[in-house]
Amino acid sequence: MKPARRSRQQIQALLKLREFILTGVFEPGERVSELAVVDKLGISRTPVRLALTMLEHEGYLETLPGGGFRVQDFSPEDVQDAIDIRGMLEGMAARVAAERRPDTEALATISETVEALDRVVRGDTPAGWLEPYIELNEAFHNQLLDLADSSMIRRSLAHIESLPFASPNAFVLVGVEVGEQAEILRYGQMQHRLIVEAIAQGEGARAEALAREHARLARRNLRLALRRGDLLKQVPGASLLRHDTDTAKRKA
Amino acid sequence: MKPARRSRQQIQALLKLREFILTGVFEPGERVSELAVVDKLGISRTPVRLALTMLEHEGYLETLPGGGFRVQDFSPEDVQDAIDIRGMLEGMAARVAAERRPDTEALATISETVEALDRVVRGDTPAGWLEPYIELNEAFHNQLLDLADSSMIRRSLAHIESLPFASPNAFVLVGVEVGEQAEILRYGQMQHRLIVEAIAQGEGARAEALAREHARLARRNLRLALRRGDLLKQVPGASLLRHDTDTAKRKA
DNA sequence: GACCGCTCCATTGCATGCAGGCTTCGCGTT
DNA sequence: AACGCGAAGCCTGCATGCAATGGAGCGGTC
Repeated sequence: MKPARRSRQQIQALLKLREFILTGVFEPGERVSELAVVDKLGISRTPVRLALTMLEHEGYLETLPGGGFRVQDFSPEDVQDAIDIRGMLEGMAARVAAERRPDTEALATISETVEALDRVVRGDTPAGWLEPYIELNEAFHNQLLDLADSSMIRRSLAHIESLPFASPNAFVLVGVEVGEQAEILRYGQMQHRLIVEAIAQGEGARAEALAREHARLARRNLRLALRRGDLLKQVPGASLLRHDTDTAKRKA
Repeated sequence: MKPARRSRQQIQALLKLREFILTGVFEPGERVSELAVVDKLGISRTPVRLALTMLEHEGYLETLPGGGFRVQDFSPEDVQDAIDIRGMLEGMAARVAAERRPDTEALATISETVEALDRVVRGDTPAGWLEPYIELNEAFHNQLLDLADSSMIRRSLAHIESLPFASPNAFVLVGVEVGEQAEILRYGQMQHRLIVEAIAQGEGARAEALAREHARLARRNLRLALRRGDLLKQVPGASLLRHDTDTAKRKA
C-alpha cells in the first residue's frame, strides 16, 4: 500500500496543506484538527502535526487555546503592512549593500540581471515575457540580498515572505491585467536600475529610499485588486483575505 | 518515575533547552542530537523534537543537512543587524501610530509610562531603580505596538526579538556599568518623550526617525561591550556570539 | 600501499497504542 | 421547564517500537 512513498511524509503533508489553504479548501477561520488532516491526506499524525506547526510559524495557522489549529485570516491592512515591512527590509539591504561600497566586479551579477530585465521590459515580444520577468525579478531581489550579505536581513525577509502575498512577485499578475501595465513595469524597472546605481556609488540613504518606494508598487496593485475583485484571483494567498462581511473584531 | 510530570513536557523541554543554550551548556556550533537531549532531560523524543524545531524557528538552532541540529552562532554584525531591524520595525510602528492620529485618550497609557520613566530616570533613588526601569521600558515598547495596532508589525517584531540580544532591554545592563550611564539613560528617555509627542502631533516621519535612532543606543552599547569583554556577560545570549578565534567562514 | 566496496552502527523519520483533559450531551432534580 | 451535575466520547499530548538512510570503519583486492 505504501511502498511507493520514499519521500518525506512531512514535506508531503506541508505541501498539500499549504495548497489546501491557498486554494481555499480550508476556509479562513475554519478549525482544523489533526485527525481531519490525517483522514484527508492518509498520512499519520506525527508528520501531520509537524507540518501543522510549521504552517503556524509560516503564519498560515494559529493555535487555538483548547488545542488544535485555526486557519489564519488577514485584513487588507495586514497585507499592506506586510508589503511595507518587506519594503523596509529590502531598503535596509540596499543601504547595507551601498555602505559596503562593492566594486564593479561584485555588482556584475545584479547588473546582468538588470540588463536582462531591460531587454524583457523593452522587448517587443509581447508574448511569453511574463515568465522570464517574474524569474528575473525574483533573481534581482535575491541578488540584492546577496550584496547585503546579512543573515539577519535574510532571515527576517524569509519570514515575512512566507506569507505569499508579501513576496516581490505577488502582485505582478495584477498589473498585467491593467492597461497601464507597460508603463508601471518600466517604472519599476527604472527603480531596479537606480537602486543598483545608488549602491555602486555608495549612496546608502538613496538606495534605501528607492527600495522602499519600489515596494510601494505592490501596495498600489493591492489597492487596485481590492477595488476590482476579479483581479484578486491573480494574487497568491488571496483566499486568506478576511471577508468584509465578517462582523468579526475590527479592533481588539 | 513519571507520575510527577503533569505539566506539558514540550514546554519543559523548550525552556530547559533554551536555558542550556543561553548559559552555554551547549556551545555555539555544537551538534545536538535528539538522543542526547532525551538522555539529558529525561523527556521522550516526541516533545523534544517539537521543542527543537521551535528553537530552530526562534533562531537558536539550525538543521544539519545530514539530519539533527546545530547550535547557531552569531557574528557581531548579526547582532548589529538584528538591532537595526528592530529599530526599523519600531520606527514603522511609530509612523503607523502617528498616521492614525490618536487622540489624547488613546495616548493616555503610554503617556503615563513615559511619566513613570521620567520619575525613575530623574529620581534620586540610585538603588533599586533598575528593575522598574527595565519593566517600564518594556511596557513602553509594548504600548507603542498597541498604538500601531498592526498584527504584521507585531509578528515581525516578535520574530526578531526571539533572539535575546535583539530585545529592547538586552543592552541596558551594559550601560549601567559605564560612567556616562545616567546621561545616556536620560537621552534615551528624552527620545521616548519625543516619540510620543511626534505621534500625538501626527508627525509620522519624525516619529519613525526618532524610534530608529532610539535603537541605535543599543548598537552603541553593543560596541562598548565588544570592546570590554567583561561587559558582554551582562548581555543575554552573549554566549551565542561567534568566537573570533574561529577561522570559520567569514564570508560564504 | 592505496583505493574501492561492503557491512554494520548510529540516528532520524514514521506509525500507532495509550492516557488525560475538555467539552458536550443527557438525565435527574428542583 | 430549566438548571446543574455526571458521564462519555473525541481530541490532543506522550511514549515507544520499527524501518530506512547515511556515514564510518574495516577488509579485501588491485
